[in-house]
Amino acid sequence: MTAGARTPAEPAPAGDTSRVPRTARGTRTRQKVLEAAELIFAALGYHEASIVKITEAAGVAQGTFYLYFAGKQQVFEELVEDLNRRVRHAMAEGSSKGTTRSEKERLGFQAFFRFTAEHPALYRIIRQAEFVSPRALHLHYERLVDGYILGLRAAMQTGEVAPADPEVLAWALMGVGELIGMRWILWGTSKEVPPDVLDEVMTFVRRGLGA
Amino acid sequence: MTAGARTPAEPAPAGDTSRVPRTARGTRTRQKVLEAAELIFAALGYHEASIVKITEAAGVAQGTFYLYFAGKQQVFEELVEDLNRRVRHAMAEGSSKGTTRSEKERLGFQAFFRFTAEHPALYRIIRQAEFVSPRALHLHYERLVDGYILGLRAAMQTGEVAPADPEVLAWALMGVGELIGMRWILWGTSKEVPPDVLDEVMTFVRRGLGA
Amino acid sequence: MTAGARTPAEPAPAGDTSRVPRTARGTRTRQKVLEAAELIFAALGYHEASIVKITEAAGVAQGTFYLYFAGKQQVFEELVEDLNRRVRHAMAEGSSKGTTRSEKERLGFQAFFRFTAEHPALYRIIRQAEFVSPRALHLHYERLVDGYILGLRAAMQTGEVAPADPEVLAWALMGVGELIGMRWILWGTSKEVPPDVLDEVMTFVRRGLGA
Amino acid sequence: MTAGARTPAEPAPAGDTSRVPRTARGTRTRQKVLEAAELIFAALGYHEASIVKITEAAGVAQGTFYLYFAGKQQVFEELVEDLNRRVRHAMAEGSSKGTTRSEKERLGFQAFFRFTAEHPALYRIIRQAEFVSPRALHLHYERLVDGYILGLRAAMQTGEVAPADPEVLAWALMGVGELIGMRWILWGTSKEVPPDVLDEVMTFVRRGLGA
DNA sequence: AATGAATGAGAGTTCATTCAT
DNA sequence: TATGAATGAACTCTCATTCAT
Repeated sequence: MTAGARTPAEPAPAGDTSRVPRTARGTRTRQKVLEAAELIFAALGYHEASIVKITEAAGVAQGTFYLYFAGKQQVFEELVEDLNRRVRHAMAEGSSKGTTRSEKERLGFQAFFRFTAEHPALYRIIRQAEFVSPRALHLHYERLVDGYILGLRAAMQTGEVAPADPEVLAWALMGVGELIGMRWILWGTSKEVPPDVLDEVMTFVRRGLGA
Repeated sequence: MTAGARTPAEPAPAGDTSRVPRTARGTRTRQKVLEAAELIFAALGYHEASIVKITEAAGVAQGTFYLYFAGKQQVFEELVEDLNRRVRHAMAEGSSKGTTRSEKERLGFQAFFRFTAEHPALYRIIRQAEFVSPRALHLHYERLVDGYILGLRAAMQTGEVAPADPEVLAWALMGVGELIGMRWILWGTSKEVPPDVLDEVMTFVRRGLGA
Repeated sequence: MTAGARTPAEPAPAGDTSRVPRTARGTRTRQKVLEAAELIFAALGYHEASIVKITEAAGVAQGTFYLYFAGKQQVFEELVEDLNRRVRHAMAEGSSKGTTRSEKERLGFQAFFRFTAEHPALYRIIRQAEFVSPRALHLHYERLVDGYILGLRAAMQTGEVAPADPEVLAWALMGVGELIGMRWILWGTSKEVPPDVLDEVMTFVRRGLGA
Repeated sequence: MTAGARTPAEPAPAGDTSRVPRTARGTRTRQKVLEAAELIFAALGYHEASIVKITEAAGVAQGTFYLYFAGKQQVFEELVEDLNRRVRHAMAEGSSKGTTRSEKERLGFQAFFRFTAEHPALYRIIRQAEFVSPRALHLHYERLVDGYILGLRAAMQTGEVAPADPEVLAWALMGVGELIGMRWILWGTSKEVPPDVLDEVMTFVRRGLGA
């Protein structure tokens, strides 16, 4: 799980769908609303969340919302992109600290699980996305996959990973991470995947990749 | 992916939450509504689906819905259980046709993918479930896991699979199936996971299990 | 409060609006439904009561209801008439045990209060009637008034009551009974109007009638 | 019937149950809805009345209703309180114009009947209240009683009324007013209690109080 | 920039009543 | 006689969005 987030080339918060504030005061207001939206979506899910609740939490009037966002779906999409950037960043940073392939792998997974534990709410947002904005969901997964592929391809060249279609492997690894995280972080009581579980997972993955 | 569905001892669709028809006509009507619900939920997701749409699709009046179901959430839950029973059945049947462990594995995965292709409702409904009825979602995954565990434990005793915690492996395999299915069945254009992709997946899994 | 219920000339349960059973079995069924209706209306009020609830309580199918009653309102009206007959009977019987005018008066009131205490539910039905079937309510009050008038006219001829318009007095007395009963029986904790309160009421009434 | 409405110390329409408009426009709208509700409730009774009918009568959209009221029952309760305040005010003002006790009595009754004629809503809404909001009904009667008691106690001290339990008398008087008003105003054709009927009533009451 | 009043379509649900069996 | 499936209009209430101020 060595996702490298090459942050530079990423498009900014989609400047043509959300309106851009023109004053410092406006910027502050927009930010307040965005933060409130993250809180509310995480707590209630997309459909239970409502503009009234978001604006109430942000301490602004209902109309103000539409000054900076085109609509409910649009804030949601902005939030998904935001989250995506943050996981990828966390994972890249994690795995970069390892020296061997196998270490990188484990650290990448660990970073992903830690992020999940610290932002369980955001995990929820991602899963909702499938029905709210398929486009945003696709982007999210594809960006993650791109990271994996890069890492895998490199490892194949050094012989650390047996030659195979890196895209297939990427999706498989992501699946492992998603369900293990769901079972041991979201449904579990602890804030971490227990070390022995992580060991088992890593053994499976390492063998699978043909180390 | 050798999910054994121990069908006999399973509780029926929960008789005290949905009303049971007392005539053949009633039974037919209830079934029509349930099928329409699967269609609509799959096409639109839980929140976009509405009782009007479901009953229209079923060709009955709105009130008829409430003759057999306590409400929207309740049909949903029944549907989750229903689909769960059916995937497990399909997978058990699929893998039972193989002779070697590795064959069984492949046939089980294939059955799962085929079911996904024929019932896209499975994915959409299951993932939605997290926010609609967490209980139903847990049940779904846990029942699948139980099936995997049984198969894995047996294979470990015969030495076809290296000794490991079968629960961890079960979740990992399920994750692989879920995301590969999502990528190549739901998002793909074909009705099947391309054979070479399936080959790659099986190689990864077989190695991972330490055959 | 000397209401004389001259029962003979009263119309039977309105033979043309409700259907008459033709077999003994039918008669029993009709009775079961009627009793269930009294219970349910009393417990829930007219609007909260529903045909399903009534027929469930009666242990029959929904359709059976319409075999014997033209509709919801019609059972209700039959119930009001029934109740009316019973209060008047109770009051007539009560006051008939007194010898002096003043005694009859007190016993009549007492009988009314006792009836209210024993059938608080039925009191509720009467008050509902205003909005459900004004006709039934009118009948109820007018029949009560007729009883009072008869008693008052007789008492005026013997000089026990000062000459006055008996109709006006009848309505005034009925008003006194209604609100005193509401305050001390329905809202009170005891099952009787406390004796000293009754004393005060009787003093007021006796003076008012100019004994 | 000398109800003294101690208007100053009364709590406002309960600010935490209905939302308060923040602009003049809002205040006007809220008032329009409230007035329409009075009309509709009076004409149809609580259960036949519907939000659609009320908002149509008020000339606003359905959603607007929920901007200022928490729901159907809540407007109803506000209306009961409102009417209560107004009758008490009318009665207090009426009786205050008399000089002798007996005059005050008559003017108080007259004011009550006049109010009834002008606001038939009073009766219909109040009687309905028993099943919709017992609390509101209790409050209504108790506040009226308090007014009567004050007047009676004063009259007992000056010897204009014979000593007796003022609470009992208060309820008796209220009963007289309620049923006389029902018979001659609501059910009658004229807009007033005929003078001779009023005479008879006043004679009864005056004697009863032992003037 | 910010407000909050106003909209109205649409949601889920109930229920008196009819009718084929 | 009795059943219970089926209807569909009506209900209360929510909410994303618009717009005058």
